[in-house]
Amino acid sequence: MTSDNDISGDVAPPQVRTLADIGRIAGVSAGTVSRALAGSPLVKAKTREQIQALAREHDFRPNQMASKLRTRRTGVIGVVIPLGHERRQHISDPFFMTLLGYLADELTERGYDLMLSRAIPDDTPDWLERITSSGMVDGVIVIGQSDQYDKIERVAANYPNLVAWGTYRPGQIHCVVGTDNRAGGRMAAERLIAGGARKLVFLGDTTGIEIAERLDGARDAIAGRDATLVHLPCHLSNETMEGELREQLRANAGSFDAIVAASDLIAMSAMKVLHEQGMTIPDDVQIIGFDDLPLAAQTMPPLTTIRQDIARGAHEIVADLEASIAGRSKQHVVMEPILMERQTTL
Amino acid sequence: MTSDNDISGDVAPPQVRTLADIGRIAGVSAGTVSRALAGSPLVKAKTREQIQALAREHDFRPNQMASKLRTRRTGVIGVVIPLGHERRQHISDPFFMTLLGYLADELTERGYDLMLSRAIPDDTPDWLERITSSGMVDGVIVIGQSDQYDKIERVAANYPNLVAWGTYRPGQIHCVVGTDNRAGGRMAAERLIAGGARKLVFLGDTTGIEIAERLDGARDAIAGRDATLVHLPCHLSNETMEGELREQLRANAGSFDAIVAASDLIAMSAMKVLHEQGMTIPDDVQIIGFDDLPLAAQTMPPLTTIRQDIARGAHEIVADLEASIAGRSKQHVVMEPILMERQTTL
DNA sequence: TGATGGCTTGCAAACGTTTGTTAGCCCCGA
DNA sequence: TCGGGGCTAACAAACGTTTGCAAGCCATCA
Repeated sequence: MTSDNDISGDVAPPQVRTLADIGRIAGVSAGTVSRALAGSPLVKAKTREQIQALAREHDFRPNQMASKLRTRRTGVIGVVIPLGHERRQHISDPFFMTLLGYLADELTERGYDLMLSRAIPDDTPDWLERITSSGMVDGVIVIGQSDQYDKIERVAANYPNLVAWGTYRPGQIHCVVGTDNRAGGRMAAERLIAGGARKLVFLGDTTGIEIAERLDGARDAIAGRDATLVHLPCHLSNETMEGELREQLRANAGSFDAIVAASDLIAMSAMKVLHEQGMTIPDDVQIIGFDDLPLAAQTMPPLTTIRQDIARGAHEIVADLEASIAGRSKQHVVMEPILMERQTTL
Repeated sequence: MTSDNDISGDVAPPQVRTLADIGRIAGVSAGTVSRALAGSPLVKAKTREQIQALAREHDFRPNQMASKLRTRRTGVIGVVIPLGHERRQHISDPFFMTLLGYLADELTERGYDLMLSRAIPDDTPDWLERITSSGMVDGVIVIGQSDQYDKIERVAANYPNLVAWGTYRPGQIHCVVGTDNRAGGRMAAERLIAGGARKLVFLGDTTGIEIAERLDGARDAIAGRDATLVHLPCHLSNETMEGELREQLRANAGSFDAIVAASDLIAMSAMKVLHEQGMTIPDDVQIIGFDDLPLAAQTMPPLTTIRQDIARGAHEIVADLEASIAGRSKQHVVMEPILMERQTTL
């Protein structure tokens, strides 16, 4: 299973490692080399080109650490995913990954590097400060507030270059980009009721405030209508979710005719479990997801869901962050959720 | 849609920013503070604790840039995804993202930070050197060789701390961890033939060598048997894939009874398209995917696929890299693919 | 009493850039 | 002939740590 090709690691490193080395060869000072490589007009065009050619020839690139230290600008944005509740929630959660992908695109396009951290707040209370005040990043993006809302607030009070993905609460300090989760939850429940459902179930763990607001929204929709809503907690991590769901749905079989899922992933698992239990979707049970991940369109039947515009979210986050770094003001962005009608509703 | 809460960015930064600042308060030198915070036994226990308390109180953390420059160790691993062929392939490709997630877990557990880059080799020929010789990372992980095999070989010749995910070719220089793609392709085709299929189709673009080897494997399986294999190219990116597939499969309708898909994602799209076109899976057409992404088990019917052990792959990659950084020898890892029997085969 | 040695701590030299200031040089005009 | 100004390039001071070396202090021992 494992090849036995050992690979030796002995290679002579090239001799020219610093600006001074190049300078020595070219017969100029390190400072001049620095300017030449930066394309400064202060150095004569001819020597500039000579130096650049020399650097290319020796495959030389200035040490970024030294450069960053000197300029006090790193060109790096920290992206951190706090796994507050849901210790088991893997960083490879599809929603995070999708957002991360878009962020990577946005950031690289603007010349930033992206430093990814996974934080377990319960183990390391200073998970956020560790990133903001390490001198390693120009700004920080927090993906998901989880149960760390207060922590983020506190840090943001002293550290301006921070933008979070999540839910907006009036008066909050930290800049946030996200969807109106409450409106999304309401929209989902209303759609199910419009489809004839009366006994709704909400599937999801509400420790993270985003999810809690979706549940609140669903409750808003129920209020004053001839319908009921039961909340069945269920973890978000892939491994444990399906078993839990099977349990929950079996125990409550027959007592519900529609599901509001806190995420597309939960919706997909629920669909699978219901199918196993012999239910038809949407005839026996209607279901609506949340997120509109690319794979929501691929399920059978295709999943009706509440769409978050992740691509735009990533764009707004980076735009806000860049503004903040440049010293300009930034603003919260609360996006309206959109109902994607597919075939799991009547 | 957008709230108008402008957020001002004016905050007085704390006054204590350097070791020397702390030292001034504590009445010791910067050097001592450095040792104290590092927990060095060289400084008296009492002063050490005083200094640590002081640092905590002022919320001070040593500047990482300076530290890294001085120690010549960054604690950062670069992870780069070359999008060589497939310009349109988004970094949010589920396979990359899944591997990336596991890598993030492995790396953070071992105390490394992860710097993510997306590279478009066609635009920036020095995409890899830019990372290896920037002084910013202790090592580099390349996710997928794409069509950049030679480039990686060349760089690896001078830069030992590099590990790639991909295919192993006898005699290659750069350390690689991956699945035996050819065996996987063969396995898939053999399984389909065993299920009664005779007219196979391979779906996928073979510019990346990993995919090319899967196709070779499938051809191996055909050879000498009463079966045929047609290769239908199809891009890997989500947006364009489905349309292409619809086209391809319609044009060839009836002329095949089984599909070897180059990835689970392609398999899922194919299933959807076939369903639209009124085919039943697996009765009319059998299909086997590749990767065994978490969502392969969620399709309807659940997808038979060739499993790559991504979690183990991430583990091996990081282990190899760590060995290399420590100056120890590393070795290629070629994992055997595993056939995951589900319900898209007979 | 003086030397020895173990603890602590300070000193100062790196790490490799960037960049403000200074200095040489040459050409031009008065 | 001389002064001034425009180009170039060198000098040197940061950026904030880490760490080898030296030095001070105190106690112990001969």
